[in-house]
Amino acid sequence: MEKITIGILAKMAGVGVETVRFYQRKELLREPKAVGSVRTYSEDDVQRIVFIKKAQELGFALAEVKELLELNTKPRVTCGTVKKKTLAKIDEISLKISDLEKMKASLQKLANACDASQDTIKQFKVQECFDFGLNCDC
Amino acid sequence: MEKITIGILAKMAGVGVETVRFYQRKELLREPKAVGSVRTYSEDDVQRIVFIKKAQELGFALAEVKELLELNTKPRVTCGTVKKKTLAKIDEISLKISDLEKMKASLQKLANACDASQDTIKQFKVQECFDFGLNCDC
DNA sequence: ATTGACTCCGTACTATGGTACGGGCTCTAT
DNA sequence: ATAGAGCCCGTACCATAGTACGGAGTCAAT
Repeated sequence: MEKITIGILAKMAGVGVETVRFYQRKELLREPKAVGSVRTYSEDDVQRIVFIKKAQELGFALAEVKELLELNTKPRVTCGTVKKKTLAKIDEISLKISDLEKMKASLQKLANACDASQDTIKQFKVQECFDFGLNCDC
Repeated sequence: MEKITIGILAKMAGVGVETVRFYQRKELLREPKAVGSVRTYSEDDVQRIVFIKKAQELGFALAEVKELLELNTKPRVTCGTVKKKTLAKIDEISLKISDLEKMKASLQKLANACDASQDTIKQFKVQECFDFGLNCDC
C-alpha cells in the first residue's frame, strides 16, 4: 500500500490539490505530520473530504460542515453540549428533508400533468405548482 | 389593499430590495410594467422569491433554481422536454433526501451515544459515525 | 412647494469557496 | 548527477450571491 500524498488524496476524494490545502487552512482537515518533508494522509482523510463535499451539496456551508464534524471529534466538549447541538442539527436536516419532499411532490404533479396532454403543456402558475405545502390542481 | 412596491415586496418575502433587483437582473424574476414610473408587484412575486430562497437553502444554485422555475413557465418548451427535465430533477432531489436521511441517522446515533455516557463522550472516528451508508456501532 | 421616504439605476464592494500560478524544494528513476 | 514529477507555500485571481452607495427622480403629506 503506497503512501497517500496530497496529490493521491485529492484524486481519491475527487477534488483538486488546492482544495485540500484550502480545507486545511480552514481547519476542516488536519495538517498531518510530514514523514520527511512530504506529508502523508490516511484513508480517514479521504472519507472526511467526501463527507465535506456531500454535506455541501446538501446545503451546508463549510462553517456548518465544520460544526458537524466537530460534534463528533472535539475532545473537550461535554456530552450535554454535543447532544444539544446534535439534536439541533437533526431538526435542521428534518426540515430540509420535508421541504425536499414537498418539492418532489410538486415536480411529480408536473410530470403527471405532462403525461396527460400530448405536446403542449397547460400553463400553471408557479405559485400553484411549487407551493411547498398549499394544494395544487395541476 | 395597497400597491406592492419593491420595498413592500422585499419585506413580504423577507429579503432586501437589492436582492430583488439582483434577481431581476438574473432573470429569476420578471420586471413588471410600471404604473407611472414606479413598478408594482403581485403576491405571485412574493411566492416566487420565497421559493427561490427555499430552493437555495436546499442546495440548489440560482442557475438551477431558474431551471426549476422554467420547467413550469417556459412557453415554448414541449411537454416531452419538460417531463424529461422534471424527472431528472426528481432524481436529484431523491438523492439529496436519501443522503440527508443517512446523515440524520448518523447524528441520531451520536445523540444516543450521548445518552449512554454521562458527561464525556467516547470518541468515534468520523468515518464510522458519519459514513453515509457504512454501518456504525456508535 | 418643500420635506422625507421611497424608487430607479449604475457601479463598486463584500464574503464564500475555491483555482491558478510561480518559485523553491525533494524524491525517484535513469 | 540530473531531469522530471510532485510537494510546499504564498499570493493572486475567479465565480456566485448578494450588499452598499450615490445621484437623480417621484410621490404623498404637511
